[in-house]
Amino acid sequence: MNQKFFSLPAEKQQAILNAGYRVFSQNAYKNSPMSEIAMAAGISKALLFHYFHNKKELYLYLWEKSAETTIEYMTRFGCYDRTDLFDAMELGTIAKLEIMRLYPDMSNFTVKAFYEKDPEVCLEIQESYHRHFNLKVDRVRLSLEPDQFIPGLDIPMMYKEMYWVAEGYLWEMLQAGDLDIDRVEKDFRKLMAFWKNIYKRKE
Amino acid sequence: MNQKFFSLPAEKQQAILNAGYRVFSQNAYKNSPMSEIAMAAGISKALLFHYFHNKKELYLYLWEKSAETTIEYMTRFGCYDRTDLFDAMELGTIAKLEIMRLYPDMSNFTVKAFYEKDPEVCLEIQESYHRHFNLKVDRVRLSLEPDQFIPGLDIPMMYKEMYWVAEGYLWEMLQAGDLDIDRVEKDFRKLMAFWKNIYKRKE
DNA sequence: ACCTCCGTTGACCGATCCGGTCAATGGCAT
DNA sequence: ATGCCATTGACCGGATCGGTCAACGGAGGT
Repeated sequence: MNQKFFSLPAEKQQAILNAGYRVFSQNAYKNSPMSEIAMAAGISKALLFHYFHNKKELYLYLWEKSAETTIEYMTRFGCYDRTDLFDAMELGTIAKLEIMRLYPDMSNFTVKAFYEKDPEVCLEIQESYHRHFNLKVDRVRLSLEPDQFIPGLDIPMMYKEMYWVAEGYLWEMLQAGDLDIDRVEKDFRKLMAFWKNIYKRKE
Repeated sequence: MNQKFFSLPAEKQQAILNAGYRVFSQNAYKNSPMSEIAMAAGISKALLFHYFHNKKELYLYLWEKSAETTIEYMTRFGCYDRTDLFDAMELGTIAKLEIMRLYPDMSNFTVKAFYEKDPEVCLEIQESYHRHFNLKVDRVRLSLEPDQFIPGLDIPMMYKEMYWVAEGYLWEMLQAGDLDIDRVEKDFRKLMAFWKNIYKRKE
């Protein structure tokens, strides 16, 4: 890719990336027109091709960038060095919200790219995935000792359940197009209080 | 549309519908090629155009069919005449699973079509939506009296949470492409037991 | 005033693919 | 042998694809 892309004003870079995330997340790779990305970014197609020499290069850059961005925000918000489950979940959600604010379609793109079957890109995606995410999983070190929760609780099930709630909720919000950050944050605070009240052992 | 479509063997009809749901759920309307749908259905493009005279007609038919199908299965499984929340949720999930088995991409299609912005179809979609779903909401009559749950429970929050779990979980399963029905059903039985154990008042 | 530089673009390329059509094929019942 | 009809490959004109390029225009130096 053309290094001049990086000397663009940050907001213009972001506009281009977001446009890419949006179009690629809403269409299969081969049905995602570069012209549509350019238009969504507010630049000409020629200029888009000036920064990214071809479609595949843009796509794979977006993929790499999404992995980096996610890990960067998770780290910055301290998600990886918490041991308390609720703290980690809360920080993770806040981090994810910040990501969604800046790159609203990145999450959908990541999932879709992961399952993309087009032979032009799928191999590279899979390789890159294993490169990035194996490390990431190792970093998480949560304390899941039973005595902090109500007796007899199925802890893995609770964990999964909380994860699914977050996914399902955020997904619903994302579908709506432009999301109301304040409302999401309020919903999640309520949800967190709700969880603590339900799951945590009363002293 | 051509009435001959209905005299096809049921499985062939379903194959065509599923192909449509799949392609339209994975691409925006205007980036969804009819040729791709035909290929996914295992028929020629010409035959697809023989049954549906044009792309828009197929798209709107799929939309109508998805609404009808959902309501039909929900009704058949008795979701609308239950008053107990957990019963309704369990039946709803089983119904949804059956739907997902037969029309694996329909749910995604429904959501995507609802937010479709293409002027060629979006107006008709919105009109049809209001026609169908206003009625549907009226049918649900759940008993949410507090004394059946643990004291002090935030009932609307519990309801939302259960809904989000179902959405998030089913979404994750759908993303994987071909879904393992047995695993899903087992997961959901565990989840249901988990919920009852957590939320229901102990006698 | 002139020149250079360069971010940016409209116009353009050939190839492909689009939605949609149609004559022809081939299997089946008569 | 004939008629019927589901099904198709080949085809249509036009749109769109990924990608290129000459040229425009504003900023900065002289």
